[in-house]
Amino acid sequence: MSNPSAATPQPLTSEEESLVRALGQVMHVLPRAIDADMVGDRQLPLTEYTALMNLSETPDRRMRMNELAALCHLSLSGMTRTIIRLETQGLVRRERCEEDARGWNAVLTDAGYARLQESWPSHLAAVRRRFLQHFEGFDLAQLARAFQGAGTAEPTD
Amino acid sequence: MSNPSAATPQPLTSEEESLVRALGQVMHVLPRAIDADMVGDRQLPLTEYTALMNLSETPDRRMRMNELAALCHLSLSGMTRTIIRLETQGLVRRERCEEDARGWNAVLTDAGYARLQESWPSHLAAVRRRFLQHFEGFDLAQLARAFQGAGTAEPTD
DNA sequence: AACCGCTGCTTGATTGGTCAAGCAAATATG
DNA sequence: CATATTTGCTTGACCAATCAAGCAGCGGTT
Repeated sequence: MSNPSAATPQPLTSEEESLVRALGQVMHVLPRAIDADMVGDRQLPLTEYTALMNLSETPDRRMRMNELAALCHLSLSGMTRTIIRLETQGLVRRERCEEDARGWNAVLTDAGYARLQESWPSHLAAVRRRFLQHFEGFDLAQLARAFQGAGTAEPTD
Repeated sequence: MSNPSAATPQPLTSEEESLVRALGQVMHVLPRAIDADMVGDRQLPLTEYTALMNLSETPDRRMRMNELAALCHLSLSGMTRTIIRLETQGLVRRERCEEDARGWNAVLTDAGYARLQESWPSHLAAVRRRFLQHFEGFDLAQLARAFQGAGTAEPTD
């Protein structure tokens, strides 16, 4: 990368090529498709769903903005805005953090929990149909590891 | 999906779960990472790169907006805006379509072609390092087919 | 105990995309 | 052949994300 003058690198094989193209397509299409399924079905966009989901998996249904943002793969400001949206719907409430007065906790309300319960069948179905279904013959654990690597890879040069 | 009252569907296995989580991460992280690599190196965001790429693969380096949008997985208006950006950089020119006076062709200029030549090593390296590298043991053709399915799946219910 | 830099979060400006409405050319219809 | 409908693309309004700047509270230094 830092040596773009390396004139003509080895091009992709045709298999690599079609994999890359297919991935490009999936990255564009899948989130919108799942989103559409969910919005159509239960009025909960994927980002908001993910936030609620992560909150619900915590013992006391609350989390610092920081941590939640990381789990949702969102910038901190993006998270702030998502939580505001959820707050105005009454699905989440914000409470100052006890041990650090700068911090906030996003807290899942009962309404939020109920909403999540309502939504997750939709989400589950969408994920299965749009994604998992297509990987039936595969070693899922191996696949998951590969994806994790791709997601976390740091520049190696 | 259309029966959300189907109370408690079968939850995901833990393998499915981690695959889905990993995918979520990849979908967020990968495009930005590749984009960052390219912008850092050669100032060409991924969307614009993809447009130039598709134009270059055409015999006379031109294409209707319609078709180009589909290949770039972009809405028609999104495509219009991308082409405008490229046009102001002189990398693409627009010409009225001969056989249909409503239509436009996006035409890759020589500058555009040169720019693409400059950029593709970056792009190639980014794709390899961020993605392909992590799927070394896999049957790439099979994987590509699965992804294509996921990208094109229509609601089945 | 007064300061200084760091941290946690929000806010403002910008970006890159979407959908819906608009316009002009093409095509189908009475 | 006049008019209605459809098509191809652009434009306007909007939206959700980003980054950069701001602000308040924390903690270490002296």
